[in-house]
Amino acid sequence: MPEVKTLSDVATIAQVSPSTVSRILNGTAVVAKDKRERVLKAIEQLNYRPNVIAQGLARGQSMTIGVVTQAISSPFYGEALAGVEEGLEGSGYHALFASGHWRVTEEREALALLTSRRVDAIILTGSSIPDFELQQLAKTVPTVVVGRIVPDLEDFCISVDNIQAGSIGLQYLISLGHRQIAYISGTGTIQGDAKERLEAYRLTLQNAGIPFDPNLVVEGDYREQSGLFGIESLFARGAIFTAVACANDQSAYGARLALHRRGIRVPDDVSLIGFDDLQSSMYTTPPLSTVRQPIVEMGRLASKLTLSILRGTPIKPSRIQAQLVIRESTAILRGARA
Amino acid sequence: MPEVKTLSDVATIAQVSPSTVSRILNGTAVVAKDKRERVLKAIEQLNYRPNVIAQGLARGQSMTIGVVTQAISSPFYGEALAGVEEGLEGSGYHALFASGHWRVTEEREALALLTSRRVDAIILTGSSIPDFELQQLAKTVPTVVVGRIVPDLEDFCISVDNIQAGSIGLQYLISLGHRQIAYISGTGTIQGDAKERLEAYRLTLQNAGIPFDPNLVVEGDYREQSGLFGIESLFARGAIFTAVACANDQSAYGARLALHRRGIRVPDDVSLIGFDDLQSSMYTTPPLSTVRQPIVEMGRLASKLTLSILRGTPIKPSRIQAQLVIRESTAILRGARA
DNA sequence: AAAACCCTTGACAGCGCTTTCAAAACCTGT
DNA sequence: ACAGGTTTTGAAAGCGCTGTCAAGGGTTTT
Repeated sequence: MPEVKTLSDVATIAQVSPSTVSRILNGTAVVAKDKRERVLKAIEQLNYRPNVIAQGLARGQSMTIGVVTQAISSPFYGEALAGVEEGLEGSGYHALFASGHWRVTEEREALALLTSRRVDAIILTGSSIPDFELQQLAKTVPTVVVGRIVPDLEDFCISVDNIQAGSIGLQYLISLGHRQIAYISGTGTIQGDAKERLEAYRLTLQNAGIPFDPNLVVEGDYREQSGLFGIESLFARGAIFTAVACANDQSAYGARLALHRRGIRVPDDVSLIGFDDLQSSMYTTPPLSTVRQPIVEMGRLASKLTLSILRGTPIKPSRIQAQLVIRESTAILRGARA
Repeated sequence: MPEVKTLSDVATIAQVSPSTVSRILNGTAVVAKDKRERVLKAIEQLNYRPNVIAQGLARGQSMTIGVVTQAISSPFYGEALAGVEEGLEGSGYHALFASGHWRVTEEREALALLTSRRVDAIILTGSSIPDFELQQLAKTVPTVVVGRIVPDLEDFCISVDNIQAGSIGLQYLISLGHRQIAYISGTGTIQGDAKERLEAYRLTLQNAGIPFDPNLVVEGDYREQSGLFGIESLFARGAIFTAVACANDQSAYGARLALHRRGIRVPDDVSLIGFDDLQSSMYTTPPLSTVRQPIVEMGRLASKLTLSILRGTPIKPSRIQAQLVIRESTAILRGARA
């Protein structure tokens, strides 16, 4: 393995002091033309690249942003991370990812990892760490949280209004004539977005004068399988519905399969609506109607916010707007069915 | 923002020298019990965590593995990365991701970024950088390549045999009685896996005594949309087929939708087979038959290989086996159709 | 009780870079 | 040609940690 070159190697070859090389590298000061050229040549010749680690130590900043995610293979988080990455582009900062896998302890470990690497800021996505800890964290390092509103940290949170967003889909279903609408929720219906979206379901029904029937809601965990099981258990308990709303697209995929298995046509027999609008939702059969959350943009925005904080001129994040995306999994109520 | 504590803060409080603290942290030497306790207490009290960056500088290793991927939001790469992450778990090493977006120049930049951060090793997934450059790279830093075999670097490559794997799916289709089998390829049919899989298609047909019909193959780019367009252009050119094989699952999703749009039933009218076995392929309607590439495991294996190289005792990677996964998108040929 | 060891501990240099400070070099103008 | 001012440059300290080296203390041995 060829040796890695250092700044002083360059200095030696170019016959200048290390300081001068550093100045040229960073444009920190004007340097005589001849030396500048000698240095540039030496850099070229040695194929020298500054050691970012060492720079970090010297400057007291690592030029890296820690990003805690839940699972990088999940389509949802994948899109968010892609957005984050995009937003960081060209800034000199880079993202270091750490996954929490929906477990608070793992998430804490992820945080520990990131702080021990002295990241300059932290972006959390899908975090389930208690508000209090996040507030503490924010006192130590600039923190931005995506997909959740943390009290006292509102200006550093990027999220849709789950209540409002959640009701969009329901309202649409109702406007199509549906009255018996099942709901497959997300995990942890005690707090967080799963709870809020469930709340939205309840509220919207109520506003439309439709009585809330607990028999029509089943708890899922945001994954395909839980959508499938959800439909199964709905049938097992003899529920009757003409439409089903899911807490996210992935569980809608599962639900769609369960329906298919039973020979129930979507949308002819039952309408199906998701939440998120994953990239792949455009290509399911039928393409999924859903409530769009601009995930990639939210990630990008998180980066921009973070950078602006680092720069000392924090922008104020505007509340994200969710949007109804009508595709082919929803239809006007045709007539009652079991 | 509260100050971040350093090792010498701990030393001061515990009334020992910094060296001693370091020794305790790393278990480098035996330390008297009383001092050890004082130090541990001080660490606790200050909530001190060693600065991994500084450790890296001092030790000459960064404890990070650079991973170049193409797009972190792609389900395929997402799974691979999750595998890599998993394989690194508990090793003290962490992954730093950089995306190439299928563009060689961007990939080079990603590599530059990783080397300037002095990663201890590099794992490349879906790389399209020329063999030669990779061979050079490998001389500078331990390198592992996933999904491709680089000459002279065979022991550091993790990949399925695309020819063999590709033919598995075709053979199955043929065994079901299909003779008119369309193929939607991947990008870059000149070199790499797309070429090999196409080759597999050709070869398998030939071995079965079925003449190769160029009219039945269309070039895609591994994405959903290209699967959809693929089917469209097949019809546009009046191709007649009873089955379609795709270069990967994602394009199969698109193909499936195109078929659906035309009212063609899968698998009743046309059989469809993918390649990869993405997590979501189990939940499409109908669940997709495909050739399974154990993506997550390949990522994990890449990590293990890398760690073993770093440890100085490289394991020899065994060739990965692909496997036919029969689900519900394929069926026995029912009778000819257009 | 002195010699010979062994173990624990602290001082210090160094990892590759930045940044301050002061000396050196170069310009002016007179 | 020289004082005064302005730039350019190098020396040196320091970022937070590791690891070598030798000093200091304690034991054991004779």
